[in-house]
Parts: sequence; structure tokens; C-alpha cells
Amino acid sequence: MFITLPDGKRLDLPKHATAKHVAEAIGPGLAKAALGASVNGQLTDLLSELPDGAQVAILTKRDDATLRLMRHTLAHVMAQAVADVFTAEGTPRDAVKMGIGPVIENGFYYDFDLPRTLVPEDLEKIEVRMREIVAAKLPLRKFELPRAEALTRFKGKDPYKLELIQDLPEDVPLTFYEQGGEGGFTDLCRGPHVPNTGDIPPHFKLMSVAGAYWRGDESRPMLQRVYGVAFRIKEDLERHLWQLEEAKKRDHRKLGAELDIFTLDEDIGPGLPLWLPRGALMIEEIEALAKEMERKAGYQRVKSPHLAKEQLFLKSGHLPYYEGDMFPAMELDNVKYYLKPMNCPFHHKIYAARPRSYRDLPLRLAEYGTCYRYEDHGALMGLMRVRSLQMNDAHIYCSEAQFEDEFMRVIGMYLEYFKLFGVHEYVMRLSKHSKEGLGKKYVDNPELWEKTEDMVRNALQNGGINFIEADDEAAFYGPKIDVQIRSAIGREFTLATNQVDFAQPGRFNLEYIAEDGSRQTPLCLHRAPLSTHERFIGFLIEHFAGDFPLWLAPEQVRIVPIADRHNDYALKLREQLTDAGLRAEADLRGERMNAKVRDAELYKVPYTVIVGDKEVEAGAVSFRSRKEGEQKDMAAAVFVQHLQAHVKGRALEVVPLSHLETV
RNA sequence: GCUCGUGUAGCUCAGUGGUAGAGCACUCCCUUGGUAAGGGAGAGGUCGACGGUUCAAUCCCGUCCACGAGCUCCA
Repeated sequence: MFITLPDGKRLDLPKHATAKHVAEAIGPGLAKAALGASVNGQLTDLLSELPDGAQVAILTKRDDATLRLMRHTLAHVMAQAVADVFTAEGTPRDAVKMGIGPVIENGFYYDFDLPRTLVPEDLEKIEVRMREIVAAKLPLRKFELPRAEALTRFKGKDPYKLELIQDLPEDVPLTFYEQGGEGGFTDLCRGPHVPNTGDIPPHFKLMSVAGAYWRGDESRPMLQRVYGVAFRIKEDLERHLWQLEEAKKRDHRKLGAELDIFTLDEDIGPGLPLWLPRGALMIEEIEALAKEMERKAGYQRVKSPHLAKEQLFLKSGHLPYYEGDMFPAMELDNVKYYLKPMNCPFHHKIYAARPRSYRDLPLRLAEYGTCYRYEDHGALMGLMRVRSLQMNDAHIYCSEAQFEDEFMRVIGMYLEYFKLFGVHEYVMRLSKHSKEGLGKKYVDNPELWEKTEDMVRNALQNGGINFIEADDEAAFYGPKIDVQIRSAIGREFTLATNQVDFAQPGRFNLEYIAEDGSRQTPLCLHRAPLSTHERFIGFLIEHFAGDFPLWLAPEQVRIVPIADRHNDYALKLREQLTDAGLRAEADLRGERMNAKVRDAELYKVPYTVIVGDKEVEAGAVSFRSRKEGEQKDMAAAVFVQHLQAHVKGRALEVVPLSHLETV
């Protein structure tokens, strides 16, 4: 057989050759440094046989890709360490059962079924043992077993591995990786791995242990998952740990409390946030923005109650398909009432309240209605996952011919918002139904599912929008486009959503008189480009680390008088700013100026205005800004105009005032 | 909902089987200071809730609640 090297050279090799042989053929130095290989562009290891005629490049620790191999082997090293730690305390080896141990972003994990729960001290012990295994430089060996033999190997010992083998297709070779010989550790594994545990750099750390259902199925046993991170060089590990610390600092739950934006109170209930005045101000700014955008885009605003009778939700399909996410009914005069989990049924009723003509379409109804969803306790998280939520909601009723245009207008609106907020990293995700879920999670109409999913896909493709597809993630009434965002601290969640509803308009007998006089059922688009106010504010806090653009900042200007005799001027200035539509506070506490400046900075107020004798005399301000540095002796009126301009344009970036405008 | 962890003042955290402490924040007094903490005094806690063990529980045990990490789920 032969292979081709990156420089185009052909290398002839004996049969069953591996990348290790290639490295050895090239030179002893490379053979020593080699950790893995790229075969026809695929990452693989030195232990796997090469296909005849392959393009082969030998990878060393200098190649980023080998980090994957290191992390994968480290997962095995951890499994071995866990087994060792448990057998050392007298647990029979067979009582330590192994799930799976894959590579993940920044590291790896391994799932275990253990006779007792792991405590933090165990992680320390395991890590110590891992370092010993790495230091022992155990060589890895890859081998294949026939199916029957592989099954015997795990029978009665490890039901998880047994299940994995049984679920693998018959024609897939069952490969194993063994480290440290028979007395070491062997795992059913596809690879790829580094050739020796000594090839793993010591820059790893076990982070946490958490429960995880076997194969992600909540009806299956819960295993103990140990997470670890690993990097090639010390600096990378340190940077990662530092980033985690930084992320904690900009967590919206921490900043939300520090900046007095929202609070959660035990007496009110889990997932039911209270908006403090500063948070309410931000919501009002968001609503003002949305109203402006929607007015331009031809939306009309409506309002609907928070609850409705059972029959409404039976008709909409929420009770059959969504009841688990709803608060339980309250009974009044022998009639069940439910808090609304969505606004759509109400909007359908508004549509149905008048006869509609094709001339009315598209009919775009918007409402920032508060909905209530009974989320699992374990799912609640600050503002990102709550039980009372105010949606930036609207429903667009249109004909099939209008669908694509309306759909793309909504996508266009998303993009406009993202630009305004400086959101650059997002993924559009086409969420589709699954055949298995029909009649259970999804309305049972396979043809319409296929048809609408095609319509959405075509609309996106025609609009040149990049997207990925996800099965079994649709809404019960139709497919949707979710926009996945990664917040500044790396938290991923769904922000905007745009959903197609082919089911509810029919269930509500919604219709319109078409041009030809026939009665037609409209399509409905559900859209929430700003998600819910809760999640969106939570996102904004993390996105800006509390350093909001001026138009969003709850307090835009903090006025700090230097001495008591400047208080009157400070108050006058505050009035001037307030009259100009700006949000300003004067700090009249009996503190020193330095302390007041510090407090304003920690509170992340965009502008701190210092006023003393000079400013009072000149009718001027001196300010320090978090975005444009310091500026002295500026006419108050100029300062006001400067801020107004940024607020009006909802500017993301600050254009500093030129020095020409100072007095 | 599941697994594990946590719960002491507004916040960050000490601490003890004999009913509690620090720093910051808060209130008052002194200080009137030019761009990130001036000084002093005071007030503030059913030690998450309910049971149990004990002469005695914030501490030990149990149940519940809330929060956190992860799993599942989702805007």
C-alpha cells in the first residue's frame, strides 16, 4: 500500500500500516514527536490503520487538532483514576460502571455509575491519581474484538457498555483502547487518542460533578458526570479559569442585584421576578423601541386578559399539547380558567371578531402581554428562564402568497435589532417536527408539516439567510426559526423566535374572503424578535456587562457637587437634564467627592458630572464618562445636546465631543 | 421533574450544642474635600421554614422551601 504526504511525496508501506509507521519512516524525531494524524482531512490517531492511497499528515503537539486527542485520552485517564480510587477503598472493580466519556468544548467528561456519590474531595483524589497515570507514561493499544467476544467481556459487569455494543450496527468494527496493559484500563471506544498517557500535558483540572441521565433520557438511570477542562499550555488553562471568574462578574443575576434592576423574593415565588425602578425603565425603553419599529412595519397594538376559560385553550390546542407547561386551572362558577401561556389564542379571537377580507391582510397584531408558564424548578435561571414572562409578541395573519414576504420581513426586523444592540454572534435554527411526536407533541397533520417546513426553508434560502436544521424542536402548531445567541459570558440560549402556525387558524375557523369571493384560511406567523422582556434584559446585562448604551442606561447622568455650596447648582443642572428628557440624579450625600465618584463608577452610570466653584461660575459642567474619558468646563447646554444626540440615535458607540465645543 | 451542593444582617462572609460576629452598605455627628473608599458613633438578624433528638439546637437528625451546578425541557 502507499500514502501521500502533504508535500506530495508518495510513501510505500507494508499492509495494515498505521500513521505511526509513516512517522517512523519519515524520521526518528518525528516518530517521537508524533501525537496523531490527519488522514484525508480527518483527525485520527497513530494507532489506527490507514486506508490505501490516503493523504496523510503527521500531527504533533504544535497542531491544535491534537488537543482533541489529549482531551479524549484524558477522559480515559479519568475513568481509570476513578476505578483506581474506588478499588483502593475496597470497592470491587465491577461495581464501578462506565457510561460514556466524550470530548467537549474546553475539555471532557465521563459518566459513571458508582456505589456512592462523589464529593468534592473525591475530585481532588481522582485528579491526583490522574496525574500519576499521566506521569507513568502508559502506552495505548488499540484492538478489535468480534461482537460475541465484546459482549462477553461486559456481560454482567457493565450494562451500559453492553447496551452501547448492542445498539451499534452489526457491520461496525468494535474497537477498544487499552492503556497500561491488562491491569490498566480498557474502554470500548472509537478513538482517536494520543499514543501514550505521557503525551497529555499537565494543564488539566476537574471542575465539577453533576447528575446526567444515561443517554439523555430522563426515564433512564442517572449517572454521575465528572467534568474536566484541559489545555495544551499552562497559560490557556489559566486564561480559561480567569474567563470563568470574569463570567461570574457579568452574570446578570449578580449585576442585576448590584445595579438594582430586578429581584426575586421567596414570598412571591420562583421564576416570578420583580422589576425594580431601574429595570422597569429599561423595559420601557425596549418597549418604546419595539413600538417605533412595529409602527413603521405596519403592526397594530392590541391588549388581552391574562386568563381565559378552558374552552379557549382546548380550541387552540394548548391543553392537549402544552398542558404540562401551563399553571393548573382555577375554578370559578364551575368553569375552569387558565393563565395564558401564550398570547396567540387571544389574537386569533381578535382576528375572528370581525369579518376579514383579503384587503385586511397581512393583519399584524402586536402585544407585550404577560404570559405564565409552569417551568420545571430545575429549569429556572435568573431572568433567562422564568415563569412570568412578558413577550415582545405579535401575530401576523396572511395569505399563503404573502407568506414568504412577511416571513422575511420578520427576519429583517431581527437583523435590524441585532445591529442596534451589537449582536454579531447568532445562529438561525430551523426547528422541525418529528414523525414520532405527531399527535403527541405536535398537531397530527404530516402533509402540512412537510409543506410549511418547505415554505420556511425556501424563504430562508431565497433570502440568503444561513441556518441550521433541528429535528423534533418545533412548536406544537408548526415549524419555527429560533435565533440562538451566545451571550458575552458564553451562555447559549434562544432569543428571537419566528414561528409558522398552520394549525391554530383552522382550529379557530379563521378565514378571510379572497379576491374571488371564496373563503380562505389565513396562515399565522408568531414572532418575538426581542424574546421576552425578562430574557432580553438578562441578555443585555451580560452582553454589556451592565455598561449600557446611554439610551438604555437607567440612570444616564450622576451629578456630584464638590461641596455643599454647589448643591443648588447640582439640582438646577439635574432639572435642566430632566427637562431635556434625560435621566439624571444628584448625589447630595455628606460624602467626599472621591467616594461619590467611586460609587457612580461602580454603579456604571455612563456620565458623572462634577460641579464645583468653576462650573457654578461659568454655568458649565465637567464630566467623566465610561466611554469617552474626561472633559472639563463644557457649557451645560452643549452637554445636554451631546447626550440627546446619542439617546435619539440609540447609539451603540460614543462620538466624543470635539474640544472646539468647550467654553 | 431528576442528581449533587448551598442557605447566618441589604451585600460578601466568619463562627459556636449554652438564644451570634466582621467588612462594606444604611442612619446621625464631625469633616467642605477637584475625578475610584476622610473620621467617629448608632441602628440592623425568629442564623431559610417546620418537625425530631437534647436540660438546652443557628450548630446533630428528618421533611419541606429557595438558590446554584448539571441532566431533561424551552422564549
